[in-house]
Formats: sequence, C-alpha cells, structure tokens
Amino acid sequence: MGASKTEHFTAKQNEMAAIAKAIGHPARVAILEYLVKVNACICGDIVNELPLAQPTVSQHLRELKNAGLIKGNIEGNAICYCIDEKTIEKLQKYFDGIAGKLLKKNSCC
Amino acid sequence: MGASKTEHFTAKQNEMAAIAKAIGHPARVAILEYLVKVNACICGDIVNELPLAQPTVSQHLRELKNAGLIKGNIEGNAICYCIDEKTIEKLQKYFDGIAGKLLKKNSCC
DNA sequence: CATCTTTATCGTAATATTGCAATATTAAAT
DNA sequence: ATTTAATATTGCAATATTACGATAAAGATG
Repeated sequence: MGASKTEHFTAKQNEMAAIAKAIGHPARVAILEYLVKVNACICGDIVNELPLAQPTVSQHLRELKNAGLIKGNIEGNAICYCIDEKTIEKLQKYFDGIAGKLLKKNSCC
Repeated sequence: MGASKTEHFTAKQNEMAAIAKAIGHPARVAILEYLVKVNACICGDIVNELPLAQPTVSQHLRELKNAGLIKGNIEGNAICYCIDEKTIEKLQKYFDGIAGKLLKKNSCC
C-alpha cells in the first residue's frame, strides 16, 4: 500500500489534510514565514534565505501553490510569490471552530 | 535523499511543521473531528467510525499523540483519547498571527 | 486460570516525499 | 541573435509514510 484512502473521507477533510500536509515541512513553514515578513513578494530571494538548492525550493513552492497557500505572479522573467490570505483565513476559521466547540464541553482526560 | 533537513530550521518552525504534518492526512483529520464531536473520549469506536483496520488507526493515533494533538488516558483495558486543547490553541494563535500581519500590509499579487 | 476485549507492535509491501545535479524554459539585457 | 538571469522540470537515490495481517500485551470477565 502506501497510498492514502482519500476516497473514504469528505471533501473538506481531504482539503484540510492537503493544506496541513503542505505546511508539514519546516522548509515550507520557513517559506511562509519569510513571505509574511517581507510583505513585498520576493521570489528567488527565498533560495538565498534557505539552506536548500534551487530545485528543492522550487518544488516546495509548487506544493505550497497547489495547496492554495501561496500565489505566484509572473513579473518579467521573475516570479512574485505571496501568501494567499483566503487559505490562511480558512485555517483560522477551522481551528477557531474546533477551539470553540471544545470550550463548550468539559475536557475529559 | 529523502530526509528533511530539520537542523537548518528553528525549533518553532520544526514544531509547527510537525503538528501540521500530523494533521496532514484525511484519516487523522477525521479522527480529530470525531473526537471534537463525541466530546466524551471514545477510544476504539474510532476504528468502527473509520474505513481503516485497527492497526492503521492505532498508528494514526500515535502520530497525533506524538504531535501533541491528542492525549490518551488508560481506563481499564481501554484507552480514552481526547484532543489536547493546548495544541489547538497554538495553531489558533499561529494563524491568527499570520492573518494579523497580512492585514497590516497590502497584498501584492 | 482461561478467555475475551482492547490496544499496541512487528514485519512487510506499495507508494510518497525529499533533495539535488543536470537540463530545459522563458524573458530580459546586451 | 547571444548572453544572462530566474524558475521549472526531469531523473534518480535515499528515506518516510501508509496500510494491514499476524501477533503480542494487559486488563476485564466468566
């Protein structure tokens, strides 16, 4: 085996898992945090920031993009990446929702 | 290779990535949502809820536990699992923080 | 004590991820 | 048109993940 049984879960569960999975690597967390920090959407600077080769960074960027966490804008021969706020909001709401539901109940363990 | 270069990133980045990685599978999202729903910390019922074999569920539970997302309490011969609110709060704060920082700046792409 | 119940662990096959060198692509600059 | 710069893609090796059958461990129950 090795393949996730995605067909057995809801679309929302699969979407949430895909987003979380994309964040589930320290390099990609670092990329997101860097993009938050520099505001202006730097592109290849990420390669200089991280201790990873250019193809590796490119691969991580693609995964973040596929998950909807970042957007890429072509600007000349460079590409301007930045965070997609909508997906961050989705995460915010998701965990707010869980936290809210937990508050209403008494923790058991 | 195949191994993540965790040593090149900050402890916080690695921690965040580890938590996100644990959520990064639809079965584990489903487990978390089920635990939120049933409040009382059901244990083996998860196996009945999910279309996965018992050893697979056990493995997923261990990963959620290692990431600090759930706690397990031994109760007789059964084990009572429930969500660890502290880690949910951590996630909440993390994404609130990012969203907050994004608001102060004008989006570029 | 024998047995049932519940959960964990081991072993293993299938698949996915990570990382990078080499190479391709695309657009600007000369 | 050539060269340069910035990204992406390909191919591949090392490692990790996913899933499950078989089995073990530990407490409950008869």
